[in-house]
Amino acid sequence: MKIASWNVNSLNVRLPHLQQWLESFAPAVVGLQETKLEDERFPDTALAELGYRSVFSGQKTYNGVAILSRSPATDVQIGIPGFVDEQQRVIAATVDGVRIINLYVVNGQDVGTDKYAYKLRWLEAVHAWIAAELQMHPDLVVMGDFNIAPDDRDVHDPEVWNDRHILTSTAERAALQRLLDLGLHDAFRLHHDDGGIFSWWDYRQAAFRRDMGLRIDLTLISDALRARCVAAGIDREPRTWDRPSDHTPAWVQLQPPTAY
DNA sequence: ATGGTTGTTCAACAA
Repeated sequence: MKIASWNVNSLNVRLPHLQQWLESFAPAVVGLQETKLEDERFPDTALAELGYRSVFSGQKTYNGVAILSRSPATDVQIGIPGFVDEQQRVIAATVDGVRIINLYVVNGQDVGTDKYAYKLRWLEAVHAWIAAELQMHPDLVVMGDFNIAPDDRDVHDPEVWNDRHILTSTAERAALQRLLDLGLHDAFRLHHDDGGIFSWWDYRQAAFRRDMGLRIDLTLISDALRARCVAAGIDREPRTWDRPSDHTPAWVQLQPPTAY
């Protein structure tokens, strides 16, 4: 089964791209971020016509997350338990026995701002929650727009994207490392050692044409899923389409569980 | 980057 994450930057605008991509890529599960849609406007009927069920948590203008799946999604959790937050950035569900956590991590604007402090607080809350989720669900995938590039291989220019810059700062990378230390693995890095493979390119300065990108869309898998993970990658193609999202899908492929 | 582009909403914010 292929499991993917895609920040669509407005599902209203990107629905045709999503439909085309679901038909060609055929993931079993996809987590969406930045749907920017109130729940009443979520296009669940159009997606059902392609064979996908939807669970979602959205709001007007900003944020918004969803999980689409071919099999039913159960035990749906919206938001981080015990963390009061009006921003709709988190949805989790169990699909085909795999616990799926879909995150739209806070961007943080700039190091030292209030939004940066919120990002770090939010990541602390996510850390505590995921620690508990791992106890209950050994087969765990944490996917999403992390708004953190793990290391220098994941940025086009490490001089610009340095330890004092948003998305690459020391505290952000330390927060990501603390998540990994719970027993999670950056699935992409289990299958690729090379740098220069990105998932996001700024709309400005013709960044995509010049391949000035970052890899900030990640899929973390638990220790227990590691043996089942046979491939991982980033599908650049939707970024080449007309009027694209600034992000492109990141994915992993899991083998079925071994039967005894 | 006092920059540049896109989305939501319609002037300003977020990314």
